Amino acid sequence: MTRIIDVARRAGVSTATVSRVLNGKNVRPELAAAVRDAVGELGYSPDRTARSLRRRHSEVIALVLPDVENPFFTAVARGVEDAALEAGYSVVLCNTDDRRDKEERYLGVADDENMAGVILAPADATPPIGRLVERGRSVVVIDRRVTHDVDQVTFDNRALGFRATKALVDRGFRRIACITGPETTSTAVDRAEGWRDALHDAGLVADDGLLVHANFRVDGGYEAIGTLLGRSPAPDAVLATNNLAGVGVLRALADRHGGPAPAPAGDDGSAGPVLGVGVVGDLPFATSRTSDVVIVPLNPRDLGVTAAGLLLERIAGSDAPARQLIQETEDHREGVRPV
Amino acid sequence: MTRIIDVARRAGVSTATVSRVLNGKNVRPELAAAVRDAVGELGYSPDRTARSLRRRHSEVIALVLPDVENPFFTAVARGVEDAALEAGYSVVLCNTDDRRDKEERYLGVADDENMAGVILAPADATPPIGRLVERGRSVVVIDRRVTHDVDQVTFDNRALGFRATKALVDRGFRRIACITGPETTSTAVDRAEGWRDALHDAGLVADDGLLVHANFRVDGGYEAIGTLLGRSPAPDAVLATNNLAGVGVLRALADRHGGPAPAPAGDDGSAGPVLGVGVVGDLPFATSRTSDVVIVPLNPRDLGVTAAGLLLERIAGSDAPARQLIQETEDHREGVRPV
DNA sequence: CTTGCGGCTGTAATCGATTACTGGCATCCT
DNA sequence: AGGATGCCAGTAATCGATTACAGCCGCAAG
Repeated sequence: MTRIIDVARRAGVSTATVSRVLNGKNVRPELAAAVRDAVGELGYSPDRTARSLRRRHSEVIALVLPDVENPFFTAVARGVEDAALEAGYSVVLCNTDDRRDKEERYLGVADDENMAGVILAPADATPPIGRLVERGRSVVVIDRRVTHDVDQVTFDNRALGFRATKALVDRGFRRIACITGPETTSTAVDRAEGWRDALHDAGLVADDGLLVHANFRVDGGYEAIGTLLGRSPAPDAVLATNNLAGVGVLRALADRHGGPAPAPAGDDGSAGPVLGVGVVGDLPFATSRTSDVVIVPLNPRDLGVTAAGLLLERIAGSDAPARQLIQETEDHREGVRPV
Repeated sequence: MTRIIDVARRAGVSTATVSRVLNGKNVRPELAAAVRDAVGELGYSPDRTARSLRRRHSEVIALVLPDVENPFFTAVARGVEDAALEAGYSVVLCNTDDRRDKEERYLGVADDENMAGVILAPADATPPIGRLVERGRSVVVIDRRVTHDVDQVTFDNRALGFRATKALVDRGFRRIACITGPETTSTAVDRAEGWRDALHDAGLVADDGLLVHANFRVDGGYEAIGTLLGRSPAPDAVLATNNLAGVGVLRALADRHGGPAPAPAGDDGSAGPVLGVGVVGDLPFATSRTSDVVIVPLNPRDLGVTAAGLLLERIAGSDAPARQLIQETEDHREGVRPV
């Protein structure tokens, strides 16, 4: 492997000069040219491990996610990646399965590897980031709120639940159920709160029997439908508060009756009850028509860009007080299909 | 930050002894205990950058993928991750968008960061891994064949195309089209070859007009349907040779006529032509019934585990000749739904 | 008693790049 | 002219862990 000293010798200068050329400091032009020639001839590229050791941090940022198989998070990743690459940083993804032990492990790796910073979508409200923060590493939390005093970027989850529910009300649905995530995640709770508020606003009942805490995965939505259809009186619509639960709902309805209902009134010609469906978040890879579904779209990519922006500021040395940003979203849409 | 020398002082030993304890060499038990106590009290964890600099490689492996938004590849990532974690390695994901420049960049990062090894799903048959290989870094290529003499794990793509096509033939379809990926990717070409062979075997024509080279994304499948329905005579079924193209096909059919056809004969009661559908690969997050679709499932997670196994052997020092493995898959299934 | 050997431990070199510090040289001011 | 100032380049210290090497001790054999 060629080292900096090889380049230095070939260019007839010292290692310090080579380093300076490579890092854009002031060096006499002819020496700089000689160095660049030598670099080119030898195909030299600096060893980042050594550089990181000396600089105290690398040019890699860690993106720690609960589930890289959820398209929501992969879209976040794209946003982070695009913003980071532009600034000369590389992004590595780590997958926690919403498990604290894996989360802790990857945060530890990020620290021990001296990564420049971490963007974390936490498993719960108190992720183990204390050590990182104390050591002055840059951390940005996304998607779910935490109790730590660090930069955070989330959606206005109450508003998301509210808007989705209101759109269902506007379509004429009256008895609207809600399938949300575990009570430990702020997104699940906040979106359900929006659902409740929207019903109250419309003078409808937010029957506790119509609120189901499932998981935020496909099977959660799929199974919750069974529970809800057992209620009496049964709901005429259902809100799924995340994308995967929405997939589960739609799949369950497709299996039972062919799909969701566009509007409540008389067109109940098909066999058995058919539900109106609302979803917070985009449906990934839908294989059915989605024009009957109320979708409140999110823009996870933008969330990623925003978070990366905050993180890069921190890495550059900003010590402003911790910021809590709300990522703006579009209003809901109905029947728009993202091919 | 606590360093190894802090631990050494606290335990009353030298740094060498601390290092030896931490790396499992022989040390007098009472000293070892003292070191471990000191480590615990100080909350010491070794700086991996420094370790990597000395050891010449880190305990991180890079998984370089064309598209982390494709569930096929995220499933691969899970497999790699599980296998690697068990062996004490961490995995970082890199996303290339099938672009050579991003691929080259991330491979460069992996090298410069002295990562232990790389698992690569290449953008084309000649990825820029020459430098890595020369330097003796461990590399395993997955999913698509390359010309380099390195370990490779792929599926038997011809067989996959063959089996899917045969299943459609068995259902009674006779004029089966094929939507495959770009001619530059071996998977697209090989699966199409399987389609052709299966038709010949069945005494059917593999009309070139029925073979469409699209991209391997949703829009590719979606748009290809339009092309195919313009052919005359029109096909009565279509094979999508990857998961996302399959999604595009199903979505297009849902938009046009409500979905795929279970079998060709008389039940053409719906409006207009309805196609039988076969897909190589699982349908991610399907929101429709999939019982009418012939699916030849893949096991990307296993592919990841296999690749990680090969890589870990290499990292451990194996210098066996390059291996080319075929990842086994289950046979096709029809109408099974993975919730 | 001496020599030899094996098992531990400590000292210091090492990995490769960055950068504080020092000194040489030229320019500029009084 | 003499001194101050600034710019650049080179030398060597530095980041933190690993490990080659050397030294020490104890035991066994001669």
